[in-house]
Amino acid sequence: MPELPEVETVRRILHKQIENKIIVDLISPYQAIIKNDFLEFKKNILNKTIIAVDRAGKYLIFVLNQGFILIHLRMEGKFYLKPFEEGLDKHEHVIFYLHDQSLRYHDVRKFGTIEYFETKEAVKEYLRTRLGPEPSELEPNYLFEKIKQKKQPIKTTLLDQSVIAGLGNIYVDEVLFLSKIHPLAQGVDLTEDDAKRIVINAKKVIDEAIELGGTTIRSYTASLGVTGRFQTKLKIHLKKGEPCVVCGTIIEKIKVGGRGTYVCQNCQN
DNA sequence: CCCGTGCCCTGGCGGC
DNA sequence: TGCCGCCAGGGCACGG
Repeated sequence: MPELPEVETVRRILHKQIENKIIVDLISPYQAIIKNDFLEFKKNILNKTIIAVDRAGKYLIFVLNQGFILIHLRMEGKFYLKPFEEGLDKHEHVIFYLHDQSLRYHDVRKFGTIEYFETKEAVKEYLRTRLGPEPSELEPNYLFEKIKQKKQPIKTTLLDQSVIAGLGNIYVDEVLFLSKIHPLAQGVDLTEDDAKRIVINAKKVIDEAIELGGTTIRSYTASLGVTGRFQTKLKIHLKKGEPCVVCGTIIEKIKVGGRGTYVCQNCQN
């Protein structure tokens, strides 16, 4: 699933590919992806120029010369650039025609969302309640306060986008492993030093993953033929039955808040 | 207000 | 080989 590093990778590629292109037409064989009324959406983006592709947490933002398109890829959303006239793939649900080529939103599970916002203020207000600081902006004191006040496992808190924006199931497992904290540990039992290590490791993991173009695993490959390489750096996620790289204990898979979670019961204790 | 649960959706996989 | 049922999960609505 795309988390911050994957979305950032997609953003960088898309920005280069579609900056300054004009949306000349739009079709959508599966309109539920678009959260606005379809005809309204189409009217609002037609003949607009894509000035930039930005990112906030796991959201992509197409900045138009007037207006904004907010996109969430959820589990399996991807973009592909294809020739204008190429036939539609079964899972291509929204197609932006850009004069000389087409930008296609592809999503097997149809979980993704695309929504138009008229103003920067409207986008800001939408994101304000949903997104906390990104790992790069994260401060140990802030995180410690948040962790303490939550009566839930630490993993659940770290997955909460309003606490930290950008971490998902893969990177939270990695961060907790590096921080030597059990995913089921309750916030109230964690110390300031625990929060400090989480902050340091979140920055480290996210930075390194961005550098490597994200993580390519079964459920998610980046768009436009790009293959991330961070999966070779994973130390715990998907490693059930393998020995821990630190202590050799066999890694277990458990459930935390309904999410598949990988843990070294020795190191993370 | 806070937390837990179910829902959205489809392909892949295990079991028989 | 084919079919069935279950699992994966980010974010949101809803209920206790």
